[in-house]
Amino acid sequence: MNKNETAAVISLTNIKAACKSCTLRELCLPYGLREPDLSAVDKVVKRRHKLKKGELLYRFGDPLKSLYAIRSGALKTTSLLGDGRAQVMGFYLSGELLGMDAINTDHHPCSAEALEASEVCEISYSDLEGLAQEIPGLQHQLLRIMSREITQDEQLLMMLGQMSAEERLASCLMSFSKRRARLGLAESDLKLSMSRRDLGDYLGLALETVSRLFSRFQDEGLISVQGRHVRLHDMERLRTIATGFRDEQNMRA
Amino acid sequence: MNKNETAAVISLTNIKAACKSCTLRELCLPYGLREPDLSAVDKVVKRRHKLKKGELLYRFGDPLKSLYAIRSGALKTTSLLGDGRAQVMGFYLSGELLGMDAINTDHHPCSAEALEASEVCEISYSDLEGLAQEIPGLQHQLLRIMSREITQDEQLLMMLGQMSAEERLASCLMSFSKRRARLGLAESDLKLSMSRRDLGDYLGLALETVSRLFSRFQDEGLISVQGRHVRLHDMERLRTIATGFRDEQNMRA
DNA sequence: CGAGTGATTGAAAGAACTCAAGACCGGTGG
DNA sequence: CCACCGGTCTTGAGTTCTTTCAATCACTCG
Repeated sequence: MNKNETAAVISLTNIKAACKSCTLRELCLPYGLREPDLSAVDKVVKRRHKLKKGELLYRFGDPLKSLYAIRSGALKTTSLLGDGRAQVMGFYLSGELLGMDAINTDHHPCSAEALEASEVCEISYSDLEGLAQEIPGLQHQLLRIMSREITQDEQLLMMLGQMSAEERLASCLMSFSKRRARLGLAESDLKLSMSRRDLGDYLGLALETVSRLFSRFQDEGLISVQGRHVRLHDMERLRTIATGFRDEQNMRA
Repeated sequence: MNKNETAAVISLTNIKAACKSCTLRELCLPYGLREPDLSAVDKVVKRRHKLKKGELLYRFGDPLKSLYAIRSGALKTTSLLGDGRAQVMGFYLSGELLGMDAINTDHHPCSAEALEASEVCEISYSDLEGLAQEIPGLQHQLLRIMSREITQDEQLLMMLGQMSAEERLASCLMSFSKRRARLGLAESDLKLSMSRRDLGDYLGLALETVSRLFSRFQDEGLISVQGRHVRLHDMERLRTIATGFRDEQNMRA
């Protein structure tokens, strides 16, 4: 084991995160920032946390202390109904920011759980707000990221409110594909980190329905499925389904 | 007609809005601000617009120029699917802020339409961002309002993803009730400004289902309905339904 | 190798939708 | 002032999509 590898091992436990040297920088909060602002942002990033699969980053009702940027892995945020029904509010991948829904009330309205071994950067919210006050580019990016969160929720609203089960899954797959492309990964080759139940709780469907849809899509040659590994074969047709063209004729508008 | 009334008539057409003298100030963007910040906010508020029922404030794809604060009336924001299916993303009432979902891409992902004669204050977004840079209290409030938008979307997600039609309508009624209370109005006496179709497009239900539910709730003594005028008789039971207790036993969690 | 979790598949049930017919309501014009 | 009109709302009947319940299969990990 050489010196670098040793350093890497140590870094995983508790090192101060450094946006400066982070490959996800341009996808994340410091997007567009240059020195010395970059170093300033580094100062409000407390440290990295490693999460095991199934571990909670925060839970419903916790006071807001920090936002979290995902360095690697994947998380879901979930909210519960009185009798235990769960809605997955979102899946979060590398370069994405988590916890903004807590700013309003200073308490997290969701729980956040790691879907696989993950690493997150903890960003003190009060420090961040202070720094955004001084760095226009940071304020701008924070507002944009929050706005993106809103539009993502709105896309999910469209799925849950108007789309058939088939359309929901197609949309979901296309969304995962796009986000992988954003990270520079193969867009037609998905390794899902969530269970069928999670997917169902996200799409507002029973897990059995999700499973059946995977099978149906496979039978129709749209995708191939091996457990959580999904290959997209016909992105064009998936996109058409996801866009919600039920028939070409009889449009309402 | 005395001098004041004349002034009032003129003011309705095009007067510069004035947060200072607005009764909704504490529910709106300038919440918590004092002079001289209040006057500074007034400067980025361009002017008031009057909207007739059915008029569009902006439409899908329009470039983001301004956010809008509602002074009176009510609006809905809607997004369309390929074949014309519509999802109502939100209903907006007095004191609420509209258009934040456009910040991410600089284009509105929804259309906004007045449900009744309404008045809105136009707030130049670039000016607002600049001012938020200088006034910490304003930045804070803007972030809080955007976070509130996220949590509201998340509540709707829970409704659309997990709740039965009955639970959705109960939630919706309770939400309207709370927002009326926030404005200091009678919380058990709703005058809906949207059609059954709008409500259905919001709740992800057919308009006939919404209508049937109103009837059923009325039969059960929960509410009384006369067209768009709804009286809530049993808020306690409505709240229970809205919280999602299907049965008291067999909880999943 | 058995236990346990997660995924698939089938059959039956149910919630909400679609289609369709009328009722209601407010506005307009004779 | 009343009849008529268009839009909105209500109600019914039958259908469809998704769920629920249940059984089986696959995989992983002590």
